[in-house]
Amino acid sequence: MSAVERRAVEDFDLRLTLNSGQVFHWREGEGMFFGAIGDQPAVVSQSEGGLEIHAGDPVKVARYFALDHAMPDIVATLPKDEAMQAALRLCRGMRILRQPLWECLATFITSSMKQVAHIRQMSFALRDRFGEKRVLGGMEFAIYPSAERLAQVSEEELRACGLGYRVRNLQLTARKVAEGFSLEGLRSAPDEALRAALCSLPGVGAKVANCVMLFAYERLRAFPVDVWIERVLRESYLKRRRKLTAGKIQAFADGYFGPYGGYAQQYLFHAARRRGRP
DNA sequence: ATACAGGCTCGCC
DNA sequence: GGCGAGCCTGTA
Repeated sequence: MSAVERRAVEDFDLRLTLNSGQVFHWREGEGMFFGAIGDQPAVVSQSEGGLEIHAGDPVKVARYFALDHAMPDIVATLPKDEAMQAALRLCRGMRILRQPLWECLATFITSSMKQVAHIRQMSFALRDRFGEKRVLGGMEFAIYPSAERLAQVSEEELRACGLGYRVRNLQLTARKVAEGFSLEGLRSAPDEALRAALCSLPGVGAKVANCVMLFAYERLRAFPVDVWIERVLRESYLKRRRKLTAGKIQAFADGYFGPYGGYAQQYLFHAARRRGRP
């Protein structure tokens, strides 16, 4: 591998970021993280004052890890309530990534009703069996298979990756994307139009759409409501309210947490997971 | 063992 | 337009 590139960054925690449930294919070993950003292998590590890039295009790596996010400004916009502040203390340095569109979408389609360990397993299975391979420094890196590739894979082969009922959704969405549904073309769409377009894809509902908006489309306001977050909101914010439908919970979150609601969501989510199931 | 996972969709009311 | 059930499969 070539010379190490260093990037000085405040408020950056690599491990926390990669283990926060945004992304599912990085492996840790000997103090480094091995993965891929789109179709390029990347090897990175934490340093005292920032990020060390051992392999990969530094510009793309910096973009992926959102080193440009102005964390003090973002944090300043978050609500000052107790639950939020407690979560903040646990999450200093966690960033919202900028992931490639297709792999983020596909991965979250497979994530429904699954724990992180199994989402990882499915992600690796798909990469290993159907993804292109890159060799770097004697190591092989598996790229997430393209929509075009997955559109051609048989149902049986996908089922063998442990996807269960998600096979149909992944396959149908891969076909739509392969046949011209343009994920890139949606980059400039307003939030509501983007959300509606994503939700038109099989296996994509409000939660998955919001994850893709947040983790890939840079929509930092997007607030995915899953079972963990719903629990947090009910217990810490909506205690006395009755008849809370999904729509009302979402509306509260969208209004209350502001322009960086996605950061609020990730922090509350991580704090809740660390506490464990009630 | 057996309940339950960072949901989506459909059918019912 | 809200509610509940079923969906595959690995883990705890």
